[in-house]
Amino acid sequence: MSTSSTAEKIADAAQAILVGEGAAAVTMRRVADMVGVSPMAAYKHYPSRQALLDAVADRAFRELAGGWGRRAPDGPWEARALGLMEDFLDFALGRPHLYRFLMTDRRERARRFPDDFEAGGSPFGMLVVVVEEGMRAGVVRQDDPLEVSLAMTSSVQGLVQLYLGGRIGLEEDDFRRLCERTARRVLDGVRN
Amino acid sequence: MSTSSTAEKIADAAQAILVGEGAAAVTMRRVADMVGVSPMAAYKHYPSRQALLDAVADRAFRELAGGWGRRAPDGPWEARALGLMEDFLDFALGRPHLYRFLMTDRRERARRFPDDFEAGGSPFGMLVVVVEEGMRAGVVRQDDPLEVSLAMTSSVQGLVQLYLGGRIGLEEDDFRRLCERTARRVLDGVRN
DNA sequence: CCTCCATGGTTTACGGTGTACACCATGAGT
DNA sequence: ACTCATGGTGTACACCGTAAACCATGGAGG
Repeated sequence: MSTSSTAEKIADAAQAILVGEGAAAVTMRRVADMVGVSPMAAYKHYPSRQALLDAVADRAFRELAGGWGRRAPDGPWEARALGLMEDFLDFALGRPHLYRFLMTDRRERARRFPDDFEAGGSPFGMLVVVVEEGMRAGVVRQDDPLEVSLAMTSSVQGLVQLYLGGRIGLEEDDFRRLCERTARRVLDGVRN
Repeated sequence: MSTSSTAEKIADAAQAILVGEGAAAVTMRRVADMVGVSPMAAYKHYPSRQALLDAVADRAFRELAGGWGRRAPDGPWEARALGLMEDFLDFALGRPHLYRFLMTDRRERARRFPDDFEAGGSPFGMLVVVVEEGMRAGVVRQDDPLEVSLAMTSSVQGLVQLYLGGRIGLEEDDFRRLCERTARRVLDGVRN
């Protein structure tokens, strides 16, 4: 079974620390200790700490890619959109350190909005598909599907940022309900 | 003029580094150098680096407090709300390092959503007032003013998070317009 | 079979970081 | 005059990323 290379073990260890305590806690010495190897050994596989963290980010993104959309693979438009939001919240609230690392740390070579965001694999890409279907079905106003999806996701991302930053004094369940209410307001608008 | 205490000079230096290069670049030795004092001198005024950063955060929040709402102090409801958004974007895009430090880093003793957010001084508090007026005037649907304001601000915060994370490939002007379009979608809803 | 050398490990060392600790100058209060 | 809080100093330690030099080993080429 465990025919994993040292490089993989190092990435595993780094990811474990990252998930548990955040990127700042990932030190080369500590990772090496966990693998049972000297600190410099990691540099035979990754040229720098940053490169190791980048590799962990790539891996984590790939691992995540398959998990979106489980909750509501089909059904009415709104349920699917809200299901994607729930999936997103599962990730953000279940692995907050990983979420911050992947989503809020500045990262070169990240996917950029107008061009790289149509592809699947991300909850955003799946939401775009749902929104386009909603437009075809006449449930959603005719508009730019990418920007409409962005309006829906960015508000949840903003809420998550506030929540993880300790600025929303709610239990997780209450926070999830706040997210749903907010998503519905975005759907229905605020104006009279 | 410069009858400022050493403690203030230290906070000034720390804030200058932070605004220019981000919190990670704020080292005690560098701050001390800028003030012309030995590294350990700072510890006579702040028990730790973190305490110094906290003091800088407090100061920066206070300095910011007076600046909101200049752009559109009165006028129609929508113009005032969008003016507050522009003020917010001026800050976020003009001082990105400070913005990240103040808004996205986890900070104990930060203001929390349901209770501490009604007070003025923050753009959020001012938006709540505008929203309440809009409700009284019948322009905004009757709803929880705090949560409505949150729906409007969180989407912009999410967009800023994406933009500062390098995930939106737009020039600043185009990004500002995207924020305005998104804000209008939140106002008007997305559903048909 | 002997040689060579890439692969992946080691130890040591350097410069940078936060900060604990012991020390000291100075000025105000008794 | 004595005391002592205040705010400064230099030294030292533990930890960090990583450069550099060295070394075991196993497979390829002669």
